[in-house]
Amino acid sequence: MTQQAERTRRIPLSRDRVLTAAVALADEAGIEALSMRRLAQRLGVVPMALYKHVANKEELLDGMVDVLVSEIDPPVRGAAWNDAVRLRVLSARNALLRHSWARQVLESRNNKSPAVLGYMDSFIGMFLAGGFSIDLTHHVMHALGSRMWGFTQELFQDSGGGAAAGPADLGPEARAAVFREMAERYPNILKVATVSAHEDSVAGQGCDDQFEFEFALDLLLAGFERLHRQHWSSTPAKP
Amino acid sequence: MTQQAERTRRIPLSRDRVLTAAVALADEAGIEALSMRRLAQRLGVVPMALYKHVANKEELLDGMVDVLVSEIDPPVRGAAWNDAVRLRVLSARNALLRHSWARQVLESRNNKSPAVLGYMDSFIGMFLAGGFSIDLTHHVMHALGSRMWGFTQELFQDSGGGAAAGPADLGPEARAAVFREMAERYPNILKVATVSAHEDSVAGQGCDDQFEFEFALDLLLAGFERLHRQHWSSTPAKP
DNA sequence: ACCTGAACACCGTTCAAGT
DNA sequence: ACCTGAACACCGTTCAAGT
Repeated sequence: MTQQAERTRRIPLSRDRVLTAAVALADEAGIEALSMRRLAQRLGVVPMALYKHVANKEELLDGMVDVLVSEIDPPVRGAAWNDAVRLRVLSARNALLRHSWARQVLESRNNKSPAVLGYMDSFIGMFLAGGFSIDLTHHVMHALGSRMWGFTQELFQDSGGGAAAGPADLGPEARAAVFREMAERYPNILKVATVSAHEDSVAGQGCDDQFEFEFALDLLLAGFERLHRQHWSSTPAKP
Repeated sequence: MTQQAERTRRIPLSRDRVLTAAVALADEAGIEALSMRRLAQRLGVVPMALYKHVANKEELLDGMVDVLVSEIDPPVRGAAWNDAVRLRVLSARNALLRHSWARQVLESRNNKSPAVLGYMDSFIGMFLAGGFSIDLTHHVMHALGSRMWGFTQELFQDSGGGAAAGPADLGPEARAAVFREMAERYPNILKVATVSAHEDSVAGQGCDDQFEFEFALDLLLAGFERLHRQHWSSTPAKP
């Protein structure tokens, strides 16, 4: 027992061990619970010990993104560019869905680590291999934006806590009142919400995020293809 | 002097005054500098006084979003849906560009305030007024995602601090070394970066964010239009 | 040379004591 | 009834003192 505890403590801290523990902690307890102090405690070391392996918390978060990137499948070889891009994005999405903190952390990052640059580079490579001009590839990457990572800023997301849609723990008459209020103030939202929920309740099932994600992705991919076929260029043609 | 200071202190704190001050503080000092304590200090009150007008910091941030929404122009009347949507998004973008904290705060919000719901409702209304089916409108809103607010997660953004592109304060020989290193490790990124910078430097001008934003927006709008003309539906046709 | 306890300068928020 | 000082339970990070 004491021996085991000692052995655990013996394993020298490494950047890898720190990052893996940080990912695990964020996975389990949420990103808001990830603090240098808690992480140190989890690793059985004093907080300061972490600063041997990451310069500060920012670098810790960058490192967590690297872990994430390592979980994304490499591009499929020999596929058409559309398929290659599509599969890769969906693979990234899978990795992201495994880590609830990923979206928020990716959004907050500014500096790109080598791993992130590597991912972007190989991503760009898929378009170039498909015959896209560098110019079009450039704008196409911008258009994809964070969709490259497999997520979009979800508008209707009621993720997060449990008290999402508000009228969850209300009586039926109170719910009806909320419903009437909504119908009056936000008639358009209500139309959309009810048609997608197949129920006369605003707090209905919500949306199929995966469907929505692929809907927008495919819309963009179709647009890219069209521009590509037309030999679109951002600068006036000059042969 | 003392009289003036006293008068300033006399103005009773209100939710409006708190939110306006919070926006101003975040505008000037950055969102990371916005703390309840600093805000209180700026208003000449004790921190606790703020909690009379906002329940907690989350609600303060929600309120700041409301201020932002109030700065977005209402939809143009009598225009075609494409123009109406386009102008509205660009108006939102202008409001956003005036507040450097807006993107990050919007991204972090989960609960929708009445002001946000109102904006979404009127936004949805533009598509419905254009003859879009509720079904298509629903998915179209998802596809737009945060673009509704006038922003995208910028991939190549080197905004933020000053030490952006890395080799900014290096000598020319060191820069060349970084360049060769980049060329070897990230050949595709380099191609895109150099073609868009018109210079053999990775730390070149960067991208025209406004162009990129409109490029993707117009691509999506064109896709929406096509689906609309085809009477696209997410469920199998059943007349 | 390495490690770490204590300390610093902050947070958001609670709560009981003051007017 | 209102307001607020002090306190609580945290942060990330520094730094000098210990081994």
